[in-house]
Amino acid sequence: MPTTTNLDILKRNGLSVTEGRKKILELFLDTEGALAHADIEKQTDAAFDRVTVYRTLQTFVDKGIIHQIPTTDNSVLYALCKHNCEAGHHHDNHVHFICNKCGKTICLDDVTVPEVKLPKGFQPAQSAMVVTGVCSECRK
Amino acid sequence: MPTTTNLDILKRNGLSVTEGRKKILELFLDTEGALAHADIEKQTDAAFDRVTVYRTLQTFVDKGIIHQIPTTDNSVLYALCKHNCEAGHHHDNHVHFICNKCGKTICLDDVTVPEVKLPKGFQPAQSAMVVTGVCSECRK
DNA sequence: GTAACTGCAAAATATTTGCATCCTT
DNA sequence: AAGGATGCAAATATTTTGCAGTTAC
Repeated sequence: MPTTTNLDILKRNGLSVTEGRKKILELFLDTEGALAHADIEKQTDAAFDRVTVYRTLQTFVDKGIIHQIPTTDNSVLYALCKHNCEAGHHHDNHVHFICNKCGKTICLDDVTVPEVKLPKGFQPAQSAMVVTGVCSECRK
Repeated sequence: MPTTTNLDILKRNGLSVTEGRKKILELFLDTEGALAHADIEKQTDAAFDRVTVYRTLQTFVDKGIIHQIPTTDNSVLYALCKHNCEAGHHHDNHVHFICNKCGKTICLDDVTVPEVKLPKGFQPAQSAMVVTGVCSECRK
């Protein structure tokens, strides 16, 4: 299948194509793991205003291009949505893995979050799962 | 079994018993759901310095008295560890539920996080799971 | 009495908002 | 040309650190 480019993604979502959006999206496409706001600033050499990065990330989340990954510290991690997510109705139902050694967060796209039986009365809408441990790279 | 009091918990963990620690721990014991730093400030009428609250929460986490709950926004939620957690070696392996209506985060202590099969090479240490939806109270 | 805890001040960080300008379509 | 995106300045909010005074044991 043809490779999806950052341009494709922007156009498909009806977003104007700008330098910042292209670069940031490219970063996500080139990164296996997840990215934090700070990572993006660093890896783009602060070529874009801090505020622009915030707004770009928010736009991408709204459009369902990227999703936020739950963390226990007060950070926000973002990763590409690989499986046809739509704006509003989001399916990031894969497991996230955070490596204690290299610190990377990896989307395990092929591992789906299992269903759990909830107590009476609870109606689930979405599930997220984060596993910490040692990733395959760091175990070598 | 006898009720565990905030005093018991503090003593058992070798912490000095102070007003702040007693009050904050009491809050957790009285709350079904999870609490954020801001909640604690509000519900104690800012009787304690903001900094003290930060430090108290950190201490409790270090001792394994409370645990942090993963969230996708940049907030940190804390909840009591009900099942004998120990400092360092932590078991908060139950599912957390965040209600979209009332906003409460509830620890489903009886729902354990299921095991998942990870790709080759990944070694898990700990898992967390968060389910969003509508809680039993709000559905009534 | 001593070690530990707290409050205050201040620094460091992170996030949001308004507005004028520039770029994409 | 028009609407949207960006950068800058500044307002807010959040978290951390140092230190002196106070409290628990």
